[in-house]
Amino acid sequence: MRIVSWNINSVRIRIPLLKKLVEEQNPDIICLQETKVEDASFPHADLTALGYPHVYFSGQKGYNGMAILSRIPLENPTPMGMAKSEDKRHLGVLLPGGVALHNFYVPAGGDIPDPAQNPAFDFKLRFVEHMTEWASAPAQKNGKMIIVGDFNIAPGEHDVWSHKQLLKIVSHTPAEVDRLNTLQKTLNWTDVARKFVPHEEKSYSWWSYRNKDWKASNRGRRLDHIWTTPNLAPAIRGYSVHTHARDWDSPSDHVPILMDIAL
DNA sequence: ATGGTTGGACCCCAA
Repeated sequence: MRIVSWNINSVRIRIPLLKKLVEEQNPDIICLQETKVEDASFPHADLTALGYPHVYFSGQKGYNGMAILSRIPLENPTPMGMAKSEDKRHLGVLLPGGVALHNFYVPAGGDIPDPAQNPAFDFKLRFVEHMTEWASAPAQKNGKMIIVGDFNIAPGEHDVWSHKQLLKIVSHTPAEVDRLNTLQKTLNWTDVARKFVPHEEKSYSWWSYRNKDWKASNRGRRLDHIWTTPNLAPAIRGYSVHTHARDWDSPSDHVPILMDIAL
């Protein structure tokens, strides 16, 4: 089974890019973040036409918004409210075989990396803490789980173009990285990317729109992640970053990341 | 040190 995670930054204007992704990678399941559309306006027919008859979504007007597109029927699509917010930033489903798949969109957190000065950063920290509480609950023990999404945190030194220059930049600050590492320890989650890409090798999934030439400057960050519980690690077959999607016409600032897993 | 771009709503906000 091939599972993709992609922050698409508006699903409606990027239907042609989804079509390209399907032609090039033929995923079984596509987890989207930042659909930016309320459910009544969700482009359901356009997505079924791409070969995904099973479409689950939880959106809101203008901001945030989650979707999961699938070739096979999935069970129990359920959005969780996160960090006491009404934001649509999570959608969970059950895959055949009782494997849970959770799609998350962690808040970006604004510019000032101080929760006392910046409510958006405080919200981001509380959001990741809520993920940790959720993963620590007795109900999750021994479960087979996959979490994917835009975590908006690049934890490792080589998950950013310059560790030193980004230490005080939201997405790579110690406060965020510590919290993400705490989440990782809850169930000893496997970071699928780093099973395939050596830790000392730079790997990114996002490049700012504000760079004239994203490829030449290559000031990227690895904000998008696919993690599994250790009981699924033996089933993982592959991982890749669809980097050239950043060069498509009218691209998202994030590129799709892919995992192949034998389920 | 600063400013650079994008999408979607509305004449600005979040990213």
